Amino acid sequence: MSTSPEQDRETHRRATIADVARTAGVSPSTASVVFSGKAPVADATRDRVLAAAAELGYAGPDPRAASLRRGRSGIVAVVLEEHLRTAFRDPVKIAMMDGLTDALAALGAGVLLLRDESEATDDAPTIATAPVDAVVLIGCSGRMRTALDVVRARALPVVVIEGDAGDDVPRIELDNREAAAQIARHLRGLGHERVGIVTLPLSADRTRGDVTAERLATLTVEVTGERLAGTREVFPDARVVSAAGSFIDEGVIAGRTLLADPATRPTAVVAQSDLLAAGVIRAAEELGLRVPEDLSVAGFDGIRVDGLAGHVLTTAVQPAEEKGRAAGEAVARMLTGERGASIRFTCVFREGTTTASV
Amino acid sequence: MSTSPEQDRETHRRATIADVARTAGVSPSTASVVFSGKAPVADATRDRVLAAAAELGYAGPDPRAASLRRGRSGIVAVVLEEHLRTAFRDPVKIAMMDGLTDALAALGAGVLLLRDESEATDDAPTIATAPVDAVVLIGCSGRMRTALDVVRARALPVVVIEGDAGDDVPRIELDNREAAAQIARHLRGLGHERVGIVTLPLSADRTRGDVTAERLATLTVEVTGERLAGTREVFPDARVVSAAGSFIDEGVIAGRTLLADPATRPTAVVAQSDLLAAGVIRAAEELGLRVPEDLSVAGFDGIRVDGLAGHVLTTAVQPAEEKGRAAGEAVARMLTGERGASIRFTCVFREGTTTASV
DNA sequence: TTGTATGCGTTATCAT
DNA sequence: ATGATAACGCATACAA
Repeated sequence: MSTSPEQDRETHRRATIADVARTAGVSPSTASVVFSGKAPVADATRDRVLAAAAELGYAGPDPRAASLRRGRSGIVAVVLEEHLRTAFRDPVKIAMMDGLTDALAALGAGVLLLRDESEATDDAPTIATAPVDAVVLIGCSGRMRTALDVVRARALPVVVIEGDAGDDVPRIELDNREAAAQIARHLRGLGHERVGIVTLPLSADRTRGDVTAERLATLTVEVTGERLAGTREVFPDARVVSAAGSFIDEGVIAGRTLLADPATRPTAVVAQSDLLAAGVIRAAEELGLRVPEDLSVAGFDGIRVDGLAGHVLTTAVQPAEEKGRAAGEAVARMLTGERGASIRFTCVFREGTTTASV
Repeated sequence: MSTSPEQDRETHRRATIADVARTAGVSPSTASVVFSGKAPVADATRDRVLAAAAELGYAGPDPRAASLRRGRSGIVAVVLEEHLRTAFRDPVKIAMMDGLTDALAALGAGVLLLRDESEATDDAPTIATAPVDAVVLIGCSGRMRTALDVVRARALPVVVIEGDAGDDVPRIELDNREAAAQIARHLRGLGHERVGIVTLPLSADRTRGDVTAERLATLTVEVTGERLAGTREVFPDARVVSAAGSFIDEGVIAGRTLLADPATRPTAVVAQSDLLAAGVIRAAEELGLRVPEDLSVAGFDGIRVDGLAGHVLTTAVQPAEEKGRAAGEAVARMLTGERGASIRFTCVFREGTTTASV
């Protein structure tokens, strides 16, 4: 064992905690404890160990080895069903991610971003090959079979936000239908009768335009369906136009469609997201309509829309960050062995300046 | 035998590849190869192994153990210096992340999202404790000392995007100064002489408002400084106002400041980001100014601004996604032992409809 | 408070 | 094409 410091520095083999312990003249377990802090260590001993570590250029325990030993990697996978650029253009998702990362950070875990791969590349990282302790599925619209299968097979704790993965998977839910109905009732209370609806995508294909009965049959996105059902409780015959995503520009397109014909023009538009609502407002302004005098517009989400200064959107404020946080906490609980439970959040109606009586 | 809760729940410990091998009547190495595909295996043998795996509910090699053995976790850390909600409201960063995740996916690696923690919590996941193979620092403005120190100590490959981490760290750069100067020359070519500048934050404190000489001395964000220098090559005496971030609403605020006084009102405003430019346009419209007839506005980035329909921003289009991709590829190279090299990208000037002659 | 001994579950040799 | 063996680097139960 004549490994001089010189050799250690020259050879490419990195120092291990055993080397440090040897150099410090203590046992490996003592050295381990110095770094993990999981047991008291005499100051003098600690100093010797730390000095040895510094001397050897030892930067602390190898996380890979520690993971194996502990059976935990400290990493939670977040599976998105979309491309990043799509997912992260949605302020609601970002807020959720924020809450989630916060909650997980408190837990000592990091977030591994994953996409529900289409098996295209064999070498892409998947839940199957990633050292994760748990999985959070976001916007899981039934298409995430691969992800779910793997998760099941590996018996990983899993939580679903904004989606349905079967009854045995705990989910973070929202009272989408009730909140949508509340908005609709607000509008009816203001005297509106001819109302237009702008929906989020109905299904993965994200078709734009009028929603016929046939198209409605293809609806697979639960959020869209629930919010639509809520609005229709009040306005069953409203004209429905779907957007290709939750973006202002999509709202503009849908808004133009709804507002094009002055004869059939609605007096109020309910959009399924604030961004869509912002777009509808812009479309209205393009046409010279004033909001809310000529057209009432309501959204959904309660996010701060960058660039909508001047208006306060009437909307259902959802606790997006809380949802993420709840997911993180659910994961934390499951990690300690408890059973995961679904949680249902409630939106808060906010009357803004974009709706008024007819 | 004491009946601990854990034993009660776990009837059997999870099957390992050794169990599978035994059940299948092959050696562990053969079983391993069946799953890794790293060597030819007779069909019959493979089938036996797979059958055994299915029988035992074995879902494939434990990634933690595989990481240790291979010395690779397949995870690359991306360190942001901001809160997610802040970082991901910037379309440029999202595009970068997209390119990065793409490049890393091709490499078989996933992205672990990390924030440059303020050491607040001891159990927060840091680069020090996360099993990562490499690190990408985004928007590293000198504040990331902790991250860098750890990275150095652990000898992890590292790349910096939009920031400076010292000469020994490869970086992905942009010709910010030249591109800004080009925009400025474009405006001067159009006859503009009184020009206003809206900058990104000067430093971490994100103060808004007029930039005095003193405040300029506090500038630490390199991107801001470079772009400002470029503009000032052409308009050394321009009034400069800083924004608190790259958001439309911030642009509105800065725009109001610059445009408030009709007597000193500039004929053109150069914003250091497209979002800021969009805000300036909105501020101008608020004041009844037409763009570009009454005011020319130029941005920077070349992103698609959601909600700016109708205008095409004059801007410097930067290859954001390419930057991310390049970072991913640089990491890939370093992972194979090559030395990382800095890469400099070039912006492309785009003349839009928001600038016109005086 | 410190040391001893064991395995966590794999996979890379190398031999057969 | 398959098998035996030896690490990979660490953290813990338990003993001292």
